[in-house]
Amino acid sequence: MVSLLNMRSVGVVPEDLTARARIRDAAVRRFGIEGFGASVRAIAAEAGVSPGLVIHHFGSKDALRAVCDEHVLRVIREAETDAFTSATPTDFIARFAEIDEYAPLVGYLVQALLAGGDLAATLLARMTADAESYLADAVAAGRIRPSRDPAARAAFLVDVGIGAVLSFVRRHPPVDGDYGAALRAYAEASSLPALELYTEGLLTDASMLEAYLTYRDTEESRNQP
Amino acid sequence: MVSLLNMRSVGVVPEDLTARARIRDAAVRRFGIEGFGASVRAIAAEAGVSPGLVIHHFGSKDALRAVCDEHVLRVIREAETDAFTSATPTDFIARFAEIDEYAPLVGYLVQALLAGGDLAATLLARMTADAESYLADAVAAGRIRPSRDPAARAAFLVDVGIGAVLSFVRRHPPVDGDYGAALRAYAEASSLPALELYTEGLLTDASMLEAYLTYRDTEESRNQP
DNA sequence: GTCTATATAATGATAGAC
DNA sequence: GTCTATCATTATATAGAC
Repeated sequence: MVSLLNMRSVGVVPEDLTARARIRDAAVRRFGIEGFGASVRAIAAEAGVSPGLVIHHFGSKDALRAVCDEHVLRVIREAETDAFTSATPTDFIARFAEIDEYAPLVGYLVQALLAGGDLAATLLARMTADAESYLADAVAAGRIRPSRDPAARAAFLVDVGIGAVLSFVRRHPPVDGDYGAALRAYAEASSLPALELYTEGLLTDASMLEAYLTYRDTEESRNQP
Repeated sequence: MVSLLNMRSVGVVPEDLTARARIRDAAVRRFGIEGFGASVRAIAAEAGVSPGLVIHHFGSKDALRAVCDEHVLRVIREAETDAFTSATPTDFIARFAEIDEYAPLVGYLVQALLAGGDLAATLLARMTADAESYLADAVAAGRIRPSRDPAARAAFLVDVGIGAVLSFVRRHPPVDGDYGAALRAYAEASSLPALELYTEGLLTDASMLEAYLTYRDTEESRNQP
């Protein structure tokens, strides 16, 4: 996590950052709170500069968004080895929220996933690849049950882990964009049912699974006679 | 499902509907495809009327949105008894997509959940209440395992079921707003991993669950000494 | 580098003719 | 009921002074 702390310039007061960096950080915050409809004016106000200067430095609002995307993605990349080797995708995001300093980043990620676009697709694709690798290791170590289709399971578990957070914030919208508090609330509410589900499953018998497997096999043999 | 068919005016060609109804249906489609940033002009064009007429009939874009919300919610209410008594929350949405006619409605729901607001909160709250009731019945019937916290589990399973769909459409954005195809793809991709998870769980032992229960109990006794 | 002032484009909403 | 034409607002982006 050391690299993450450096990325966030911990110990450096905002006044010491270049205006460009202050604008970028302000944009990450506003985008994270309001979504990408946040105006250049609002970002400029938060950074303490004029709207014109924002465009002067980044060319356009879209270019500023792209810079924010890259910035967030770079921060995540530097931290991901730590996060993924010992956690599920949900914990991956929740871990950021444990440190309130990173709450703006979490807000930005949530907004990016809600809004769609390149960053959302990139994030999901990378999380899925990492999850597949992590799950394979855990299966080999005997901690996770094997799956009949490991790639499909990795994608599904990422969708479930990320999607549950998205749905939760729709149910309990963060106050003043405080994603730290929101995700602590999520962890509090979902830990027990998640662990129950992951440990014990939900259904009392395997009839539905068996029915599906039979159905799938007959479909397959029909397509390849 | 008969009432649903009536609501959608099946067998009635668009030209037979009043302009007000055509505008509302066009708005549901455009909102479902583009999100709620869809312009009044785009909605008017899709309905084959002038922008002014849209405002004339509904007063404002927000009022039109509210009418769409009510319309969608009413259609769902008429169908929900059918859908919830025999399906998980995910199936509830997927079932709509089985009939391409209802794809615009699914698109609208997805956009509403992504955008947040009253309809999203209302939908989630009602799905949760219904899921809790459904789960209780299934537990009583011996089909679903009991939970240590049934209310928390119902909320979590709704978040998981809905959220997985939201995340999936971010990964595979619908082409031309075809949510029918998108959700068939979702069902195809997630059926096996979902059934594995619900039938067998994910973890090979109960140590994480037990650790959490111990932690939770000590927290409780500390707060109530 | 930074600001003020302004151009330009799009949008929601209004007014009045038909 | 429906349209055309227009207004008012807001947003991004530009131009030029300091």
